[in-house]
Amino acid sequence: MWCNAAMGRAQTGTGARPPRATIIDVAREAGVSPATVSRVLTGSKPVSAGPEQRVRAAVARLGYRPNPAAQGLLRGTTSAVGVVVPDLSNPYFAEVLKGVTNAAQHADFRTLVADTGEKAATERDAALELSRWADGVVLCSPRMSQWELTELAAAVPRLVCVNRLSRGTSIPAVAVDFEAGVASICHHLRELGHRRVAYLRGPARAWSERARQRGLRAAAGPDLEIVQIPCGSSSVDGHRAADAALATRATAVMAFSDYVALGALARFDELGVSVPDEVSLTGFDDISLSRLVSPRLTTVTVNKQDLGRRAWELFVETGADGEDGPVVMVTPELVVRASTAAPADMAGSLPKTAVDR
Amino acid sequence: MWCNAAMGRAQTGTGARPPRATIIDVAREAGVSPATVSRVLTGSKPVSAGPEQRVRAAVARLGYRPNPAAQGLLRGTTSAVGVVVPDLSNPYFAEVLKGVTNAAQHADFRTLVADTGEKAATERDAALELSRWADGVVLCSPRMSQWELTELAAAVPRLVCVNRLSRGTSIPAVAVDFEAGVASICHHLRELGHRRVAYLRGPARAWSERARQRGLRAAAGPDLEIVQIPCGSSSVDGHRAADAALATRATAVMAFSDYVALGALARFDELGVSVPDEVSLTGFDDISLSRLVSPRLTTVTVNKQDLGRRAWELFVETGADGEDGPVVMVTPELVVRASTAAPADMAGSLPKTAVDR
DNA sequence: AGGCCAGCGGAAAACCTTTTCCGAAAATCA
DNA sequence: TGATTTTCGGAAAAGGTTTTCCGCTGGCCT
Repeated sequence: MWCNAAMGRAQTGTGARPPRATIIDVAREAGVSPATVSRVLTGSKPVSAGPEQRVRAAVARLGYRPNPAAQGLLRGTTSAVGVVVPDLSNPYFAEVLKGVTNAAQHADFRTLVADTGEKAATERDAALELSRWADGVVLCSPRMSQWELTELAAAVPRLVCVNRLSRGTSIPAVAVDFEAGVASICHHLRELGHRRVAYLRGPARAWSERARQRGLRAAAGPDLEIVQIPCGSSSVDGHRAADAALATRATAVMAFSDYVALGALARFDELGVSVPDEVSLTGFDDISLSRLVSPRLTTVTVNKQDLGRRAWELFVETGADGEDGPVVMVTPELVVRASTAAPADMAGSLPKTAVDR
Repeated sequence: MWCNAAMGRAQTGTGARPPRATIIDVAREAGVSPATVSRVLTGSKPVSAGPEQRVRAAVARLGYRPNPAAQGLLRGTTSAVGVVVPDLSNPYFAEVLKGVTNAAQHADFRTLVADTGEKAATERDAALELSRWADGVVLCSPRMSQWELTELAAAVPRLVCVNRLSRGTSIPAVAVDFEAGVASICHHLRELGHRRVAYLRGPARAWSERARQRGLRAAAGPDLEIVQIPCGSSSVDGHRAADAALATRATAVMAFSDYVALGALARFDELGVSVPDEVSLTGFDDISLSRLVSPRLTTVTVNKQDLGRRAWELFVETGADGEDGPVVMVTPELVVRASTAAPADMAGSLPKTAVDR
């Protein structure tokens, strides 16, 4: 009766691939029952030295590794976390993914990844599909509507958002405090003496853009005028919108992200516009190359891997308390580098140290 | 149609943990046997209209989705591919991952990812672990020894390498033809009139570095001298090695990668060394930012997503023929931008600006 | 020294789906 | 109309592991 499995193996073994050893093979090899093998490997119950030794030897000899599908079937859990990102080409998301992956690896979890190609329509399906194979999903900067997100949260066992807060619903989330980041940039520019700043807008529907807008509204005032320039989130967008920004005669350009800023910087270079002598420029995110370009970019720094790590922590917590919706805010830090300076026309009509508030 | 999901939610939303519906629940709901449900969903055998309709209705009503673990257990296959990368922070690998993911997604495969943190020692374990949960593994630029790699290939059902060829063994691989890339850069520099080029070396043990060395050896000759500078693969390494490169009094600096080149470029900028007026500079890979810096970087371009896509194709083929070891070589293309020019001392014998540290 | 308890290990059920085998019903042909 | 083929659907096994339940053995206490 035991021979069935063995014969099956021998039979298929004729080809190239030796079929994987099962727990039954190990049990037979060690002269114990499958239950004992399981106990040795999982440590669920103590096993005396003799059998344990034989089991371990047999496992090593056969190169046995438990079948995850069978384990998953029984445990009802997969030891995997899904990560949905809009675009893996974007180092920002790659970093967040790395943060999640490293934390997960540490907890013996696998990471499943899906790239939605920036298409909001596929986010739902990707998350749903991943949730079948994982214990939960981390959703990076989801572009989907609030309503869709709420609905998704009900369908996915454990959903954690990154850089997307949803008021009202109880979706755990970790997000950069874009509002504070924008505020600190505004403060910096105003201190330098800038009074008119062109802002290169990100995608209008993005939550992070809306958060930035809140920061801008708070910072704007009689001594700081913000001129909005439709732009986008890529360096190409920044390159394209640079001319429009210059046309506003603003003394500083504040970009949606470092990527956008670098695109604008390239355009300024083409136009022979000197940064920061003729115009100041700021980014957001502090991607690794922002300190390599010249002039080195003034920006706001946020540890993206940390963002991912915290998302993982939220993921783990969520499993425990079930229905809570904790929100972790990460405050970014202003990094002043060489791309910002006092405006060239400081000598003119405006007070050079008009820093109030 | 959308309402079905909504109703499912309403139903499950009441408690804390709604147990997922099984095929048996669906069968009962539809008044058929589980076998029929399976047949409707997989299409393995025709089912007449009446039961089919009822099954589909029941599936929608219950929000049923088959348990992948059970399917995997039975089929012996996971519909997943593992990708092991040295560092997700490196956009190069992120792009390759994206290529694999997109291709896999297209074939209804999931992607599992592991980051080894550039540590060769963990590559083996990561690949082995991933292979338990996936049907095979794509190994990106593995740093492990040849011997380890061969051993790993025996343990992992379907192993595909990216940017790592192993003579002798039959591991399918897709790789950039670094040799040809380096040759085209050398050719370009020689044509401009450069006779002495400093090469910022990558990691000595890296296969891609050894391939580059072959290209350098082939290109070197009486009219082109190559001076080797130990460096590394990061922008920080490039920044650090830039001074040594200048000290060689070479008229051109050829960097291991764009990253390294950008680091060197930043250092040149700090030193007030003008590129390409005083020294030419080249990269490798054509990362997205190389066209944004000033001067725009002359480099060699390779479609990294395509690399990933081809790795996927190899992965699929490998499943079919079993023991073949096809190798796909991707020839990169020289992109001449603004960071290379004829050497300044074309007229005289020695550089007029003898920059020594 | 005998009885009781603890500890160890085996048998079997359960997890959920797919697929094979088989019976029944319907359709087709003679 | 009766026999044969085709079609359709159900019962059950298989896939590998974990875990519960239970029996057995050995040690310890009285």
